Amino acid sequence: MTIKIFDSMARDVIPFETREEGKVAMYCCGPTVYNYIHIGNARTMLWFEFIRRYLDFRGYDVTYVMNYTDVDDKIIERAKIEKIPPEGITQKYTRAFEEDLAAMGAETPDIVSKATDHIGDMVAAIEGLVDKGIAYESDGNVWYSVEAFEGYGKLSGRTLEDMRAGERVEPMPGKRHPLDFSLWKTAKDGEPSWDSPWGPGRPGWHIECSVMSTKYLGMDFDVHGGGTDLIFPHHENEIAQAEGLLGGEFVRHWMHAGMVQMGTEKMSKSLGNVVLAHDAIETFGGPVLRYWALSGSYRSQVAFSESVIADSTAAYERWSTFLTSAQHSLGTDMPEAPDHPRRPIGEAVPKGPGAEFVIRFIESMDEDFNSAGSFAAVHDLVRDANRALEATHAGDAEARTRLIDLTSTFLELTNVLGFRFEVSAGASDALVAGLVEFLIEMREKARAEKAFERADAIRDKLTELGVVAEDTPSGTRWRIGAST
RNA sequence: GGCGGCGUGGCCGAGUGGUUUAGGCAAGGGCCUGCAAAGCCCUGUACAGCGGUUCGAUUCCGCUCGCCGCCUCCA
Repeated sequence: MTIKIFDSMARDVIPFETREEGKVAMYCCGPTVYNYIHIGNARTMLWFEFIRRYLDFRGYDVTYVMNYTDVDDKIIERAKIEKIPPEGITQKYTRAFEEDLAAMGAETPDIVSKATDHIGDMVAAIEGLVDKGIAYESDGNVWYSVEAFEGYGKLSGRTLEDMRAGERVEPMPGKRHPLDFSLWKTAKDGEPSWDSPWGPGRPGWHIECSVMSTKYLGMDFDVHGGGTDLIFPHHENEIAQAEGLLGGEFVRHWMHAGMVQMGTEKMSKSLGNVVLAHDAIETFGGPVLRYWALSGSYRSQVAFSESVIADSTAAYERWSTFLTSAQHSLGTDMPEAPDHPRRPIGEAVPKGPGAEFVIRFIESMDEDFNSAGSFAAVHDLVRDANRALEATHAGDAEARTRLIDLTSTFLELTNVLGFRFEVSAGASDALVAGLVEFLIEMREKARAEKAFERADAIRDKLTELGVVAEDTPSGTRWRIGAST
């Protein structure tokens, strides 16, 4: 078994071949920290973190780098609006980003690099490009000369002539070619700036990713990710910079995530049709958003709408409900959730209870991270486990063993997907749990006495408070409802 | 105009050259239950249109129609 991957440069699904056997070096373009991210940004971030997680599951030793763009025109604008210094803006939104991603179950990359910590590296890179005649200075600005890089356009599949035909912007003064892009911007009064051979200024956007990715991962690293909207010009420019300066190949596999659609339009900050991840987490909860983001192919455009989120909520609840039911039934035999389980490539095919689901999960994910098939495998596993649960209630001891095994597999696979369920009944607060259990006891007593009116009154009140009480042959189980 | 992608049953969404069910949500019927909830069982017979290749195409090729992304900051 090997992993296949849709490579944007190859425009095809091709075998995943890493620079170094067993190791993966990957980079993903992170946020510009001038505002809360929206759920389109979030989806891409969640996906690359998930890919990282999956590669780890398959036995790779992964180094994952993500950047923070903390120097940018938009940050300067935002600082004016919020009337705080640019550093205040970047600190505030960097933190918000980290909290939001964590709420959706994403782990921090191995290396998180900030542009402002690498200004010196960028200046050196720009100097190198100027020395090689690939970049030129003009009035304190430094431009990259696209005509000086032979491969320009190879990622986005276009030629300089193609792009000139579709030109829509006025050429900037000082540029030799309209598509030449900024490496260094001269500072205006009051703007954040750093010294450079061309005077005080700040780096252009694209250079940071070339510099930081190669600094930490070297050239020819394995995976570079981002949204499809970054293919041109950002990633094209990254290639031009890195390969122009260092020679050789920049990246082995380019991966791009599809855009989130609001109605018929792409969600984007400039269109203003955004749903902030911060708000969506508040409304729907992190795990549901994670389910929504990861349950479909990363390459597809995906809608964000009430109905689609309702589907994700229901599907996710099916999983969490199963787990509380299993917990209720198994008690102390409940398996523990594994932490970063591994099923390395080349290891023996899984055997035993639940193995068929693991195999389906892996086969699907190995094929360009086809999560839809893997989610389906987990759903089928849950059906099987629910059957075992019923049989367990009927006193079938073998079914109970099977339930334990399937629950264990469920926890393994959902851990790879990055879900962490509350395996307790759902109340983290012992006092709340105690009170609920007391009420459940009262209700059980009422039911035993066939005082159904009183029993129903208790259940109604619990429901009102967001506690779902369900009667089973082995007693009443309860959970905090996910949709409150 | 250039480059790229998509069009699957009520909705979302995988997949495959043919004899086996993607999966989820919603719907209908049933089982279980004091009632309920959850769960389980059963049901729906889908692949934009038109041609072509083929013994056979939803799955390959061409065309048409429709939708979307990139070509400008953008995940």
